[in-house]
Amino acid sequence: MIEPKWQQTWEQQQAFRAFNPGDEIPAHHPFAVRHGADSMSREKVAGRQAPPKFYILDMFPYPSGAGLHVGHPEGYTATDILARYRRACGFNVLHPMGWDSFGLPAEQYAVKTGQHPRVTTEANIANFTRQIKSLGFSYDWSRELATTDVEYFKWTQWIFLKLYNSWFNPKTNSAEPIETLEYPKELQLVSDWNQLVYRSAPGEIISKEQEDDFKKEFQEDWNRDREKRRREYRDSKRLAYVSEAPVNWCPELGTVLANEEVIDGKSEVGGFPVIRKPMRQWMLRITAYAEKLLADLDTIDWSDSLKEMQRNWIGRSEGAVVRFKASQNDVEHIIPVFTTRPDTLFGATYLVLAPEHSFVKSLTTEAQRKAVAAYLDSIKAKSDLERTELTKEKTGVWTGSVATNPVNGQQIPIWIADYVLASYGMGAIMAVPAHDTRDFEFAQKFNLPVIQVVQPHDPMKDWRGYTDDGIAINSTGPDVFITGLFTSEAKTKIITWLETNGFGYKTINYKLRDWLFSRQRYWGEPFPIIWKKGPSGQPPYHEALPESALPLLPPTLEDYKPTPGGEPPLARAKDWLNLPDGSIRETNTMPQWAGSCWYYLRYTDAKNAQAFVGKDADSYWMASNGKAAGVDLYVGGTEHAVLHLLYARFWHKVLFDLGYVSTPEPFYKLVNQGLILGEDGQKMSKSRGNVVNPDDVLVEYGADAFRLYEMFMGPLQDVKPWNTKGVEGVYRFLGRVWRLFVDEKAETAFEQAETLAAENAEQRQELLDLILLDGGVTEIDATAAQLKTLHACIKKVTEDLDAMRFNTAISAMMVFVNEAITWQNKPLPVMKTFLQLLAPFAPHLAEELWARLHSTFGLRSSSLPYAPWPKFDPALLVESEIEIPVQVNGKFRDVIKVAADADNATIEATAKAAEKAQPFLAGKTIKKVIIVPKKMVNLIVA
RNA sequence: GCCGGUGUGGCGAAAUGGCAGACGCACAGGACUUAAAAUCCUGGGACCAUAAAAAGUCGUGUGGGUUCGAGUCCCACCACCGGCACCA
Repeated sequence: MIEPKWQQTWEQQQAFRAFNPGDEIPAHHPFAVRHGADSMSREKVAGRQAPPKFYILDMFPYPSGAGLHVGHPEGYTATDILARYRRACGFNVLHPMGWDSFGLPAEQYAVKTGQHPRVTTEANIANFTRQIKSLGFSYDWSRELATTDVEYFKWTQWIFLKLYNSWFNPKTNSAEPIETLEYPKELQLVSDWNQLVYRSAPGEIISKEQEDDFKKEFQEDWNRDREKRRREYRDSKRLAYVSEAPVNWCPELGTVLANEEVIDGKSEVGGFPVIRKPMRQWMLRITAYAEKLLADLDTIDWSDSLKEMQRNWIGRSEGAVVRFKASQNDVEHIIPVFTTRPDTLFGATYLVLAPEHSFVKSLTTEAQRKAVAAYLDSIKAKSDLERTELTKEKTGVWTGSVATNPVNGQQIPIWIADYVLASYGMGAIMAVPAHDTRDFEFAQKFNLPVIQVVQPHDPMKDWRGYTDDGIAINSTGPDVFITGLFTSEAKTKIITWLETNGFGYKTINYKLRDWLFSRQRYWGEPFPIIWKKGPSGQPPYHEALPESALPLLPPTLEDYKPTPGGEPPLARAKDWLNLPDGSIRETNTMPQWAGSCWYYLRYTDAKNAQAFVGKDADSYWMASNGKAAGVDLYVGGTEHAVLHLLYARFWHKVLFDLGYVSTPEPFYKLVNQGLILGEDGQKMSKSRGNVVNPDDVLVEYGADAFRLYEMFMGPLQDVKPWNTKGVEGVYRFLGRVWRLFVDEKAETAFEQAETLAAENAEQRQELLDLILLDGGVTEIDATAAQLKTLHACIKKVTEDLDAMRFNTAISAMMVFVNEAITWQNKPLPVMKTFLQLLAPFAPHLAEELWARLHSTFGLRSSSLPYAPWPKFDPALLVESEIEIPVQVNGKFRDVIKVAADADNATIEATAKAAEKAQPFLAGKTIKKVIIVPKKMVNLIVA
């Protein structure tokens, strides 16, 4: 009953509204009372007298129809506790919430029922809002946003235009507007046509006008052709570009998926089969940022495992490209291969092309044509799942042709095998079976030669399949030799030789692929792109809409299915699709990740109609605060380790390069909360029937108990099972806190009265007045022991909050309560301070008791959320007499009591006299005494 | 296979290299009650011993090591969880 009351109070006061630089703060607002009504004036913010900011962010949820599950509030509770704690410490806290509301379920529901996804989405958001608000989180709801808001996705589209209109300049190592793109010489426009040399035929005399006409015509011709080639060149450099590559097509979902969304050949969502299919798609050039995304991981405070996941995903590997020559049908082919082990070049006994390699056809000899065709057919028949099957046998076929190994001129066969991936490196490899596991397996199966070129450091080790570093052997050719060199030296030497002789070069390769950014869906942001008809006989080309055309709204549809022709649903809206000038709109939409790539920026300036985020707001909230910049704390699940978190970093870096944001990284500190399992220790799922619904827990135990339990279960990052009995435990604790303050007899009277008047909420409210404070709570001075108990608790809670150890902070408060409940007299200041400690965890109960303390003692009411966080006084914690363990030969035997400032001699003497240690000292000589001041004594006897 | 993480009572867990198991759950015994719920008090790693205790021995996945002293540091191994996976 007290929970809705305080939730309403907070809402009416707008207690948790965060103020931006320059915002006018109402004088009565608790933030103004604490910091001054002009504390966020531009002058103070610029001069840094403003309260320091703290930006604490949750990963916003997808508002599903199923509602909140107990996993959501885990992270939300943690961030809320810290937000309240930081607020009490004097920070200007930004703690927002919103909705990642584009997404497939609403669309699938629309396909089935014809209900517009927006309707479903809004209903789900309303339900999520109700659930989240009932937990008493201190969000600034004035900044709430949804990715499906027109005013939001307008700016998502705007950012896409920025990506489209930018390129990555390798010279400056950053994104730049497309206008700065330098064209190759042959594509440069002729702007001053007087520079053109007009050559008249010998003896021909033409007028100045004629000459000008000729020049102009010539220039237009020149430029017309170039305009098209320049456009193609430009389009090939954009950060958002169109590609015709094979993609992951999921027939069941009717859309393509990013590599990241495909797991074991099945869709991440729903687990439907995915096939490879060439399609025209929008891509984002995230690979241009591979190096920065990798390097800047070192500047941010994320867990090692998470950083490692991103590093693995980016997959940087240093190596070399080696060019092999192969002649076939009098056509010279140069086959570049990528290798991380150029030092093993002498051991290359064959080459392998991926089945999709462009040379497959031209390098296949007549004699092998049938065998190769059969092999390619057999691969096509395989599903992606089978192709990635780990245990499967290596397969392949000889093309019939051979290549020349540049280091020794040896002729080595060229094979085709599907263990080589078309999409990595050069799509071809040099096989060194002696020192590569896969090549070794393949060579064994097809009886290809194996030549040792690396000697393991341990001579007993078998060199066959040895893939580690060693010493090069058998590596001497006519022009170059590396025999006897360590692997690292051998690499350097061979690369130098390759480079000077044009046989290759040093390079870096990444596993990271460009981001497939288009989806064949309805419920996503439409691309602000149109397709123009090319001049007759030429293909259409794309053009961006101007910023003034934003937001580009999706059309309303009757039917949300793809067209019968397999076009995305947007193609059904003919009058939306076709523009008057004959061009047509792009019918793909953006993936769900788009909206979540920048929402944390929008929160800082959610209502800005002029820009996606204002400069002041961005530089204030994302500022460094003396450490690396960005969101101060970001909490969410591990499932976004490589998707959302990599994409968002990428967008942020582009926006940074283009000068739209002030920091190179979006999230400074990131913490993953651990999964909550069902009571049976299994993952919660409907089919197991072990799902815990927060609403039920709330009805039974209330928000405070729910919050407290979620934090008390164990460390935030750990995976841990739910246990309803545990909720009862913290519920009992809250009951003890209540009884610490409240007179039990009055409470009993209240409960009886409440039962009678249960139906009438107003009467119940009045009945609350029957509850009286416990008579033991008085305005007397605290005893030293009481202060010690309190300050030990302040110390522990404060330190634990700083380190996000919520479980032990709660246990410290339990210790305090267990002690305090035995007190006859409960000094008011001690009790008030304890409520401040409790407030971030159980805000409703704390507010209620806080208010009662204030009214009972006639104190001026003050805002609990903005009451300054208590400081502990170390002096109060000092013990005059301490207990020290006594060990004999390292084994614990007894405890002695000595004065805290006792010198070593006293400690030694007392220890030697320790009663329980005597049996172990009798008849022995003490050889050595180790004393660690205030810690322990160890007596070493012979 | 590679990378990261975690192994402590019946359970969730706690312990700057210094008394292992704080705090909580479950359990057992007791108080209050006609009774129950709620609440309060007490107990509790294992073994050995005992009428009961004291004392003692062992104990933080396994085996070694460093140290006066190791749950904590080092080496090797095992198990579980998460990620990646024919990435040359």
